[in-house]
Amino acid sequence: MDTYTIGQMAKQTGLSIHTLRYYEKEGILLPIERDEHGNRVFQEKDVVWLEAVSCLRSSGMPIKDIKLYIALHQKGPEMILEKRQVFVDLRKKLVKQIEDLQNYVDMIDCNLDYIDSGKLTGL
Amino acid sequence: MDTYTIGQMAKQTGLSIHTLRYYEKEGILLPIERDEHGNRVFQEKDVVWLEAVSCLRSSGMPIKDIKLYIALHQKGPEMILEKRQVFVDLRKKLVKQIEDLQNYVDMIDCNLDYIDSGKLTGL
DNA sequence: TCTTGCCCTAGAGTATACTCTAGGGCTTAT
DNA sequence: ATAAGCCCTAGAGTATACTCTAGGGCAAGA
Repeated sequence: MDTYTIGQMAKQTGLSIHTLRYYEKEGILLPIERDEHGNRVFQEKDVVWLEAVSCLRSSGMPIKDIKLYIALHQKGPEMILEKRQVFVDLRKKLVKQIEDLQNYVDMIDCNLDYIDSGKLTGL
Repeated sequence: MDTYTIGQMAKQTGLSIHTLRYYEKEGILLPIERDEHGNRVFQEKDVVWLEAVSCLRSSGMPIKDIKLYIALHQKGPEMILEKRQVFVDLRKKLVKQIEDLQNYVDMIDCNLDYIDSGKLTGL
């Protein structure tokens, strides 16, 4: 059973050691075991979890919301429907975000066309 | 020639009066005229500009970067190529963001499939 | 005239998410 | 035994982007 120190985790996930400790303090990690010196001992499941959290963060999900999700998770498998709902909600948000971004891309393309046709755009 | 007060602009754009003043202070608006009492007088071009700024902000572009762009804009039409480059760079960033978000959506779909097939996902 | 409803500036306060510092402890190589 | 290289906590500091407050001005209606 592979375990990781916080430094190894930081390298694995691209997050800083500080950030990992911060995430633990904020309660968006699974409970992390400690060794006899109080050092954090991360496991494979923590890697998976952290990668997911990392995804959620980069997609703009606030830490507060991630906390809600992990709270459901901790309550056990009977929360599976609630968890499903969290995913469904997140999905909706992400799709909306993608649409918005696509609109901006279109706006930019429109502007680039203007520029390339020698017109001034006002922007 | 239509003009708008700051309050009307706020309504038009969905940004708060505070935010509009903040944006002016940060230099990401075109220079805004004032009437004889020192009140801001917004014009049609300001609406267009603000809508664009609003887009850039919601797409995650930091104010600092928007400032760079307006600096180019102020230098006049000879900066058109630099401005084009800003758009090209922004476009690249947005497309990357869209790809990332799409990946998260896929991840979620994968998780939803797991859940719906009665398996536990660990997430 | 006085209240209501706009507007103004300067600057303080808030939320979020880190990021870093101080002070200190094991363990391993020199 | 001491320096290097990990780890720890608690708490301060930073960056970004607002958001609000205090204190005040002008104009129009009751």
